[in-house]
Amino acid sequence: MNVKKIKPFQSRRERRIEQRRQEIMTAAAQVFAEQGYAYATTKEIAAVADMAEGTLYNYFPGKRDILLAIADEMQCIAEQLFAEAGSLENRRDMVFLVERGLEMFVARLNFTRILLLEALVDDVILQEFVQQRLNYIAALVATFINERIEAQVFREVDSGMTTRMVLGMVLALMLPVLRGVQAPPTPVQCHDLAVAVVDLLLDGLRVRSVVEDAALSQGVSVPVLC
Amino acid sequence: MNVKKIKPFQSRRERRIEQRRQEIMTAAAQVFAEQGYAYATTKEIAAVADMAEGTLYNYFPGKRDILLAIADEMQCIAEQLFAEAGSLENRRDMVFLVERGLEMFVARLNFTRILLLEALVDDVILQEFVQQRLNYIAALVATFINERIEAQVFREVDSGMTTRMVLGMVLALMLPVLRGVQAPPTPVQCHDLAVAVVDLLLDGLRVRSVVEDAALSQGVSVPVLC
Amino acid sequence: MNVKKIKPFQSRRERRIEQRRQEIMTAAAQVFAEQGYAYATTKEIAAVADMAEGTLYNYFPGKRDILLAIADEMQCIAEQLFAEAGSLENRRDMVFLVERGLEMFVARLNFTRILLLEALVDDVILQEFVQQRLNYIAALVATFINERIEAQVFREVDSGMTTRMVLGMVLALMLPVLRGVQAPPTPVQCHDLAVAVVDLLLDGLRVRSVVEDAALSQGVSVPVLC
Amino acid sequence: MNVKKIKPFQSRRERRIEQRRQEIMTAAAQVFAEQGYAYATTKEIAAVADMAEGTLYNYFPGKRDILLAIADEMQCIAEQLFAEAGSLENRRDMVFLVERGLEMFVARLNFTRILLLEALVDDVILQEFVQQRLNYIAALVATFINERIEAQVFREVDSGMTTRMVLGMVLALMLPVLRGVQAPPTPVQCHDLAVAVVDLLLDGLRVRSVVEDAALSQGVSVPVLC
DNA sequence: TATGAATGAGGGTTCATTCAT
DNA sequence: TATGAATGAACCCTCATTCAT
Repeated sequence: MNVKKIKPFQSRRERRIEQRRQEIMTAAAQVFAEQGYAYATTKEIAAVADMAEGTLYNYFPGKRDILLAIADEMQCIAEQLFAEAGSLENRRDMVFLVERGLEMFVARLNFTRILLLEALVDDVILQEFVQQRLNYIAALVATFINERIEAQVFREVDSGMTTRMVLGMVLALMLPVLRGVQAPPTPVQCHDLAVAVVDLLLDGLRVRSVVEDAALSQGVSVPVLC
Repeated sequence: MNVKKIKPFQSRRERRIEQRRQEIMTAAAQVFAEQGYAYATTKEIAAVADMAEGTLYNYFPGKRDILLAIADEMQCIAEQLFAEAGSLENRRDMVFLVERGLEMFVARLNFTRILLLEALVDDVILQEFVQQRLNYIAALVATFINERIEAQVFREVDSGMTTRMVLGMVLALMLPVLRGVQAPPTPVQCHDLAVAVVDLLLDGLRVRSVVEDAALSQGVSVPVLC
Repeated sequence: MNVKKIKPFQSRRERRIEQRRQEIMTAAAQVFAEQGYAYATTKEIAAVADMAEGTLYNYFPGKRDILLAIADEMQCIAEQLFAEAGSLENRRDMVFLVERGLEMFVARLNFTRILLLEALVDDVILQEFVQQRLNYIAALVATFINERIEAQVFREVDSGMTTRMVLGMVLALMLPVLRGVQAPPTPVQCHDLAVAVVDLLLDGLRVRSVVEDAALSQGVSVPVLC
Repeated sequence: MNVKKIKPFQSRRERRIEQRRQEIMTAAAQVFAEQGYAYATTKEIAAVADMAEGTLYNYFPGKRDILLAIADEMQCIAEQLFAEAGSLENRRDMVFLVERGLEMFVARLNFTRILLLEALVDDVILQEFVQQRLNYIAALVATFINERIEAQVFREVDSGMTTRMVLGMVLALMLPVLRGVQAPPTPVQCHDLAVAVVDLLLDGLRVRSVVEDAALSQGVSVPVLC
């Protein structure tokens, strides 16, 4: 009984604190995304969050911890994505995973941007947050590819390298958005992008023709083409 | 006559100056690459260049200008690459372009790294240097793709988007190297990577089979697969 | 009548307030003693006093005023000491005064420590509190010495300087305790210390001649002396 | 030859650096002594040293290191004192040691003050600098006392406690000077103070019996004694 | 031209104090 | 009255840039 009365009270306070932390993280994400972590000042973060500089330190031990909190937050979101993504059984799964990934990008544009940006400079961010998640996706994709290679549905390619290239395709599509020189894609565009990625991945650019194909499957290089 | 005597003298002096600038740029590139431009200090650049801090300012107006000079330098190198690359007529041209691109990456790892890193944060770097060059390559690739689409050798894809994905593939392959968590590829590896990229791009992952291919060329989706 | 009813009410309230002030002062004394006034934070004082930071300010105008209140408190205690000490008529009085002084030190270790510490830095503390009391003791001791010099019981010494040396002896004995590197003396040890001080003061280190010594060793007070 | 030319050059530079460090230490000592280490600001130290705030950091890693450097400096000076002091064989040695100690106090008033002040709050200062030196002096004095107790020249006192009281006497004499409420003693006064301390220590306050006194008053050293 | 000490604006952070609840 | 989040001045320190030598 007592507990019940106290709990909502604590919970309200905790909710207030969590909300404030979110405000700060959002403001910080904006500033970090605009100027990069190194050049972002706590003064400006506070200004964007519409609070005094000192207030930041009631919620985070320091500037760096705001960055890490943002990374942590993304962690959770990414995990949800994977949970939904399932086991990548077929083309539709692939499209779905890519589509959701893109949507996540878009939904948390600033957060994603910071993470990628800082991962390029900051070892902790790279290893503890970005690498971890990329490895997860990479494993997912690699398994998918390897299974199909064994089933002779896919050509014999280096699955690790290919995986990286797939991720690179997606990244490349989002780079201008991340960089702020292109508007984020609408959900419909996300779907189209996902389809384009998966199709390119599966079939390449070339038109399939009977002759070539027969030749290819025998491992013979076709002189006509390129 | 007079001119001839003076010119080599001036020229020697100018060569000395140019050499000094190169020393500084190399040292700066190393420090920038290791720590990121923002965290790099002029003190450390000077130390790596084995000169006094003040001397830097005899050759560059400021820290930022060293970065811009590095970007400029890359500009020239990239232009040489394109000049060699020719007009992307066939598969071999594509492999060659990618291969030379990778080699360039490797040869000037620090320079490339800084450029990409800072382009993500610095608008001038992005627009004046990186964007420019990427646009050039993109145009090259897009033309190549469009020509083949018209010739019905390639499927009808969005050439702009595809171009970006191609560049993303290459970038993804080099990211771990750029980030310093993977050794740079040897020339042989560069070639293999280039082949892998081009093949994936042209043919995708799927094994070609007579039936599918026939179906595909008719734009019919094959139910069996995926 | 009205007054009588109101007074105890007010008095109870005032007692509550006084009690709260004491709690705060005790907590503050502990924190001040551990870290020094300058390094002590109101946050920690509040934590030790088991109340919110803001509550402190309902009882004291500011951090510094807590320090001054502590000093004031010591004032009162010291006055009690002097009242009991009487007029320093003989050796026993001296021992008694020193002993009680030591006991006071020990009883209010934190308070004493803070006062001495801050008196070394803070002019107000020095002049308004510490100096005042030291002057009082000094006067007491000096009078005692001067009387005996006139009676030719003591050698002709500079009574001011000697007084200071006496106080220094006591201080030196307590410094390690104040500094927290030695356990505070038990009451018995306080007595022994007091005896040691007084004896050294009266007789110095050198062995006395037979006659005097005989008298002293029998515990007989030499009537002429003291 | 080369070395010879270089050495004076290095030496000049090093001398310049050392001089600058001394300037900073002197300025810092003044500010520390006036306000206490905790309240002293680097801004004010720089102002007193008549240089920019940043310049301090060309010579010391941080504020605290200036304090430690001051402590180190005193270490050296103290060692010289002990070297001169010899082995404390007799009364004259004692007077000499005390006198030189007082002179050292006076010569480096600010330095001494800071050391004592901070030793009361700062564990490193206490243990690494002050304690060390006090232990040395204490050992010297204790040995002196113990030897004489064995020779039955001194009464049987607790040598440790007595030592501390002796040091306390000296400290007490200097406290007002340290605190800045009394002018530092002249060399002559230093001598007189030293004599007073030693005499009080040896003979206490009480008038001696005729025999001893006769000897003493003639300035004849009683051979057995000291 | 090369040097490196000097500079000082601006950074992240702390903490005594205020004030709405 | 009790609370503790909000405040912002002031702290220590960094570092790109300047300038006397």
